[in-house]
Amino acid sequence: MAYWLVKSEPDECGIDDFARAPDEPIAWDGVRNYQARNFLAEMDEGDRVFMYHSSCKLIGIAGVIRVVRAAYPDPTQFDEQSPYFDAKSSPEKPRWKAVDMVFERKFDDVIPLQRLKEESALADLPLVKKGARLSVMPVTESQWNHILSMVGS
DNA sequence: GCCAACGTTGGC
DNA sequence: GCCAACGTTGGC
Repeated sequence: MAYWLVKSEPDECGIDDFARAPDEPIAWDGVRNYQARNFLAEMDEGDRVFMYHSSCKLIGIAGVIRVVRAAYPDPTQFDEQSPYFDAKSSPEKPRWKAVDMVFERKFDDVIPLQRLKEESALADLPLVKKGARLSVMPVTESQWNHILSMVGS
């Protein structure tokens, strides 16, 4: 099992959207960055994923979700009505991937970005680096445990 | 293959 | 809404 972190604007799809229907998988689609896509492709069923809320009032890690379906071609890339439509992609040669996730846990309090930045144990996490725009990133086991230990503290 | 221009991300 | 940082595009 591996650990990851994904960013999302909670207005679009946040931890509450997962919590609302805990057994209902939600497709994590619309990723249009190659580095992020490559990480998506590495995800396996059962992997745990921190859910990070960006561009909102309470910026930080809001909970945990879990991968229930490994990477498959992102359907939105073929949908002309979708904002994620990509004319250069085709079903024969799909360019973008999606995974399905389900709710696992919502933290009582969001762990603020500011606090994450204070932790030297997390210095290598791409999230806290200046100008980091990567929306899907790996988290090491020790980083994972460290962040979990910050919950409720 | 370089690099300027452009669009997007995302904290503040 | 500002703007720095970054990825992508496209002309050459």
